Amino acid sequence: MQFGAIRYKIITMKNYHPQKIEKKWQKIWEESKLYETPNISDKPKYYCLVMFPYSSGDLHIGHWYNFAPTDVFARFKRMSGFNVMEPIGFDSFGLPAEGAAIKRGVHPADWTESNIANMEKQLRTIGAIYDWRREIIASRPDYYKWTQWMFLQLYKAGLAYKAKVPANWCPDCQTVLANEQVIEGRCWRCESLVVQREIAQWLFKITRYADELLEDVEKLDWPEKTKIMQRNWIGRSEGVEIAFPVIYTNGEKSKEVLTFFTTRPDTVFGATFMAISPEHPMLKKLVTPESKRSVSEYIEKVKKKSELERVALEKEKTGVFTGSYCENVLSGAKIPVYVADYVLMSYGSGAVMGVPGHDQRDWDFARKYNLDIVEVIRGGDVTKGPYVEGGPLVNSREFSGLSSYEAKKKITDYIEKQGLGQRKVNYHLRDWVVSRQRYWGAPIPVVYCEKCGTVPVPEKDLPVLLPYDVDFTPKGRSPLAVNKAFVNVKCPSCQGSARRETDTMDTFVCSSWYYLRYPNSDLESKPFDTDTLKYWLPVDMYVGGAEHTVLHLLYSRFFTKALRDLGYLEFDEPFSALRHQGIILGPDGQKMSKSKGNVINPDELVSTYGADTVRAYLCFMGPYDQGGPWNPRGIEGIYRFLNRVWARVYQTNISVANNTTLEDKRLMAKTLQKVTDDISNLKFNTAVAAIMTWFNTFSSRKELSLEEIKVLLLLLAPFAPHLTEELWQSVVEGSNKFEAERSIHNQSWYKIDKSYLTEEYVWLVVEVDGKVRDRLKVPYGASEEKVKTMAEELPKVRKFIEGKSVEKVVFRSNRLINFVTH
RNA sequence: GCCGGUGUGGUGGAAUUGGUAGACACGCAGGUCUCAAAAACCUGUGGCCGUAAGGUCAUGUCGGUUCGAGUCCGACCAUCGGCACCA
Repeated sequence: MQFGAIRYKIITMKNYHPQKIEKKWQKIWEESKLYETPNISDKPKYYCLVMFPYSSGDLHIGHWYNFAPTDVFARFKRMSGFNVMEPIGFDSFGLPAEGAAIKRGVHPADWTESNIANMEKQLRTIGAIYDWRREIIASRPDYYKWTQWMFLQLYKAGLAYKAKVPANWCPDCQTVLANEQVIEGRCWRCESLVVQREIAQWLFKITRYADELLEDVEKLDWPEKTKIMQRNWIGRSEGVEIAFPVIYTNGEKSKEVLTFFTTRPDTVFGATFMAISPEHPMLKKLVTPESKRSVSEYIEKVKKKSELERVALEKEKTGVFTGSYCENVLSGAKIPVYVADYVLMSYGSGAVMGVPGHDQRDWDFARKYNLDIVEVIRGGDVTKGPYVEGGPLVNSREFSGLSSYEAKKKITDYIEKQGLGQRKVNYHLRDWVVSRQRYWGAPIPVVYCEKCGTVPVPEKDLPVLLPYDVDFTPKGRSPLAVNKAFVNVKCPSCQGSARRETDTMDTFVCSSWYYLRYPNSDLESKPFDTDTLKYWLPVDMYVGGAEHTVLHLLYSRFFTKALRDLGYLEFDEPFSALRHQGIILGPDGQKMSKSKGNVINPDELVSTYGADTVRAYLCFMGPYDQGGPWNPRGIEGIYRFLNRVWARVYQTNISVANNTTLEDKRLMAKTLQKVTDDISNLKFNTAVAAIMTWFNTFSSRKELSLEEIKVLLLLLAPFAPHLTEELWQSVVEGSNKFEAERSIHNQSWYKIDKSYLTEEYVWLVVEVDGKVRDRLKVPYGASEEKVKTMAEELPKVRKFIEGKSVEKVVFRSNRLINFVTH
């Protein structure tokens, strides 16, 4: 099936030409500066933000799904009396630009700029309330100047440092990657297997904020799932760091100790061996002459292994005896020290105690190398497998008999008192490797001088411009390194000869602070104005894909906290509320991709149905955070609906006399309430359904009141801004000349007359033995006694209670009455 | 392996948070209009029995709590997402 070639049925309706009116209104709105948001206003602010898109070339339906419903929400907030800022921009640095350049010979800068021009045009067709004066383009010097400035601030604060670390290297992209960018051992972009390499890299000390990043998750109005993922990623674990004395082969207890981290101090009496990482600094000392050969052979093997199959799924535990021992100071046992590659140097101290009785990995290892297995927690059979749960301690001297929980505390206290170790907290989170050996990114503003060492570029010399003439084909080091004019500079402090850092920054650095730039995107003297930020920040509603749960969102939180500590910001968290839109799949239920031919092109939809229909349909198709396969027919329902609205409003004589019944008014008030609640909660699908339901009740009525027309248009205005503006101007305003303050989008959300929300009568459910038998119309708030008398008379009820005795009557006011006969 | 989500008609999905299951749409069937078709409009549309009134079954499966369960509890099945040698 060729989904790309789907033909859309075109429903023609005499007068509704969405494309015509949409172009017209987009132009008028822009000329009248309708959506330009002031930085000073008496109204309360509302900062509604979407994740700025990458400048990939075309706006796909996923972008629309992010932007259109969010714009509905922003428009609703605007009509509800807020000064709403909903800005847009481009995250335009990054590898795909280089990829396109290599593949097609276009310069990344040119490719990016032409993509942006195209996407700007497409973005305008959405009919969103973007204030284009605020647009941000991350790859332009006026923006990346400030990205570099951010780097310098972090550097000054000791939060940016260069270090030789084992880094994730993507052989295809020819650059290092952050931990967060490695997914199942593969590059997040090209899915190549990532290898480990020791390279000097620039890092941001995000770990300094590990605790605060974890704690503040609680404050956030974010999806629970996202919060859990952030917590897991930070991965705090509490435990004890213990030092065991090393016993060399001559039998002497040395002064040296091997420190290790454990979260299970309750099992420490069961530690029968030690395992250290192959990269452990003490390894050389621990290896005895007899073991030297086997250990070095093992290390060689591990090195190869880590380069070739670091991610091999089932890794068997392997290791080699170093020849040395430790004393388990608690049990008194002399225990062998092994090198094992299942121990990671990057976590804890690179050493672990082996407790085979109560840890799966240790058990596997002990079985393989015939090491002692000692039971110290009762609950399983340690000869058959490890018992990893808690339980009463055994074989643990005076601690025997305690529960694991109790023992953890008592043993830790004992260890601390004896000076054997102390409580410690470890994190999964590592520092963020930000340097990239690529061209299309913000140059790291640092110079290396023979005399002065690492010298940050003075702020007045920013931006460090990315040179245009560069051979950007990847060679494993930054393309900038071969550009002599770029590399060779004078040292800013001693004027001697120096060379520039040639790595560029990870694109996630650009996106870690962009939300701070929108309030003053054209400020030339500084990245932001603190007073303006005080008004706008933090972001009130942030909407974007769930794929950024750990990357962008964590980095942004880190930046906010770091800038706060530097005195630039007064808030702790950048995004007060966050929601994720779902992912729209192709009609075949597969992820959309050009190669599968199941891509839905929003431009085609717009030219067939108009933007209003596409907007409203994206809202209507399902719960916003869910997504799912695209149904090509579904959109027609919305198109028909908008056509009916058009026909009904535009081609009907409206009675100005208020001849609607009380029932009509109640219905209207109920709808208003429902739509207001639903949009507030981003439940767009039920909001649209409620408008439809209400519309259906009067679509066949002869006359409509002006009030009804107004409410209908106002409710629909966020969803279908063009259509409603057209109808509002010609039917409600009846003026030929457009004035901004008379735009429907400058009207207030209709006030609900709460007095109409209380019902006069309600339909009550009548049950016998929990089964629905009939319904009963009773006055609102009717008493149990009254309802009971009425219900007992119902023939359908009598039929079922006849001959039985009613033992109990359950009554829920205005809800139901239930006769229980048994 | 660990953490989390989801499971409702032919389809997308509703369901006042424990109280009429299937709102609103799509699709389908029948009809109106038309020379005809499309569009539009109207009617019907969970299964089974019944001409009908009505009855009965039904929210992944099995059990439980309750007057009453899509909603709460337990077990299982299916499926999707995240993390994964973190000591």
